[in-house]
Amino acid sequence: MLSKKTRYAFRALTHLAENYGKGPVLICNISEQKNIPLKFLENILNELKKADMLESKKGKGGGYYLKVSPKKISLATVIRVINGPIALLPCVSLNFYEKCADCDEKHCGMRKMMTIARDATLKILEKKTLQDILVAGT
Amino acid sequence: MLSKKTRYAFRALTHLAENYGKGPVLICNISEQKNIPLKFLENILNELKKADMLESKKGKGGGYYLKVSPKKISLATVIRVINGPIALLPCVSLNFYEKCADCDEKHCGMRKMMTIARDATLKILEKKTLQDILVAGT
DNA sequence: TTAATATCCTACCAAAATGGTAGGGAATTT
DNA sequence: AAATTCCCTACCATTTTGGTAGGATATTAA
Repeated sequence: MLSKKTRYAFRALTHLAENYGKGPVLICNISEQKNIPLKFLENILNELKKADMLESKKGKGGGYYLKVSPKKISLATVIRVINGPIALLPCVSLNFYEKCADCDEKHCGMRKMMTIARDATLKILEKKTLQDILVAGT
Repeated sequence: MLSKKTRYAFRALTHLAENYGKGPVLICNISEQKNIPLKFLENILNELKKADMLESKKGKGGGYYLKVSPKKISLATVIRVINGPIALLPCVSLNFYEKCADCDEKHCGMRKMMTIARDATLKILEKKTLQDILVAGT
């Protein structure tokens, strides 16, 4: 399950996607319109910025905006930044890999199944983008 | 990510799958051989029993055993019983559905994307079984 | 150069989930 | 009746989640 924080992130990002190319959007505007606690949103947006998805400007006329087109931000990327691994086991994760304590990876049936599941999930999450969320929501 | 508890459940179940048709297996045997804390395992197996996956026998010669063939227990079933929902959002879950607080489901782009992702994941997890774990592990 | 405007940073906090442990009760077999 | 084995309830420490508070820093405009 995605955390509430991740859902907030997606809501904020779709808002920014709607305003792509129209200049910075204030945190407090996103907070109000999307009903996300202001201070919590602050640090979500900051994390997304550090992950190179967003750009920000301080002072009057400032705010946040997408660094690249909504078409280029995949759901998988967002999930990884805010939620963490997509795979069901650490030993199957591409971005958050951790070795299993007590299984031989070459001969672990569980691992093989979870790899197949991961690939199926990723095929969708890597392909679908913020743009797809917008389009599907009309 | 699957919880540690869920991973324990799978380890225990594959052990029982290996012994399918050979009579009951003691909790403490599974605990030792698969390196799972005894008391914790007790309550995992009990939950699996309540979910109709296992059968148990008390007294000497007792223990736990699979109620049906390993071929008939899908990974999705196990995950749902011990780990919870497979979908990434409650509003997209087939078995743990909960309505979204503040989105119109008919026109929610996020929901549509997460439905597609869920279907892709489930296609694998519903099809693969304990038997597949055994076979893949050889 | 000062005031206003915004983001950024650090630290804290309560509630829930996770990963157990303890101890005895109930059923079954010998 | 004693041994064996699962079953049940209750507790507990640690980690994660979902925030809040308060001020520091950068930018702009007067």
